[in-house]
Amino acid sequence: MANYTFGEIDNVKEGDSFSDRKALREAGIHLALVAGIDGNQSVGASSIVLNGGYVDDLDLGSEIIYTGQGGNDANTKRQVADQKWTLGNKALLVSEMSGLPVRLTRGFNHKSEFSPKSGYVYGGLYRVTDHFEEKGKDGYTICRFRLEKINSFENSLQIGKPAVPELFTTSERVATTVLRIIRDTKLSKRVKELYDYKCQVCGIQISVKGIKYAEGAHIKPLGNPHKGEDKLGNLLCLCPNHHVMFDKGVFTIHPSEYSLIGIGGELTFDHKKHVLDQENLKYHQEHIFINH
DNA sequence: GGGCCCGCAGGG
DNA sequence: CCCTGCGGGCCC
Repeated sequence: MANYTFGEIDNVKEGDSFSDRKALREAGIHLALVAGIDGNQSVGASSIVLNGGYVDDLDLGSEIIYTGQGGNDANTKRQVADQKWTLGNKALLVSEMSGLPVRLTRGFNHKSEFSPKSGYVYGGLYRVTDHFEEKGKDGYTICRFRLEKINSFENSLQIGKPAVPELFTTSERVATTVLRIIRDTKLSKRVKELYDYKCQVCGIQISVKGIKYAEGAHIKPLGNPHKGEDKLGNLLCLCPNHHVMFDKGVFTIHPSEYSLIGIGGELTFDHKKHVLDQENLKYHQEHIFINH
């Protein structure tokens, strides 16, 4: 059993170059010589390599949409089969749940403005913030992960410093076991008031001295690559637990019958004032709901 | 530059 | 023990 180290490695800093995978291994950054995901299903993933092995990869610098492993033809680098939520993909899921950082190394084979021309460059620490399923460019199901760079702001949250006030105007960063972004727009306030801050799944209302708390949950997620809209038909009023369960794909909502799939109970909602977008529900069922 | 195959390390 | 994986070198 290999001993995986999480976080920064002594004597290696962001931007350091390595000639090949063997050098990366010797530095202690990434142990596997071929596989792009280091780690296992019990401790999670400690490191990944982004090197053009999968055509659907997207590198935006501080945000990466990474393709999981499997179903890939070693010679053509194209998908020839569906991927599954096993092996390294499961390790990345474990990392998403634990919130432990994942080292990122970029290789010369991936073409982006952040990739090196030759060899491998250590790119710092990232957190797995999201996972979903997609049909890749080659027509097969791929497991995908959103990784977000851990910056000084997020590190400051880790040691309990208060968040920067101006960020509260559009979004509120909340440190939980897994870092999430809870947007508190006028719309999400509206959906909460519509249900009097009661969770549409379990009915619980969180209230302290009459001050109520609930979360506005987007059905089709905002941000890349989903690009869901911030509109009432794309929002639910949920308690924190059911918000996490919904976002992580534990349950979904039937696009036309509005029944709950994956957990018991039924969704309460105001058919007149709150028209749920069926396309977005379909999107959630196909891409986010993986508990099948 | 593309195809091919040998490789190792580690997980299951 | 077998299998797989975002290498890599060598051939053409």
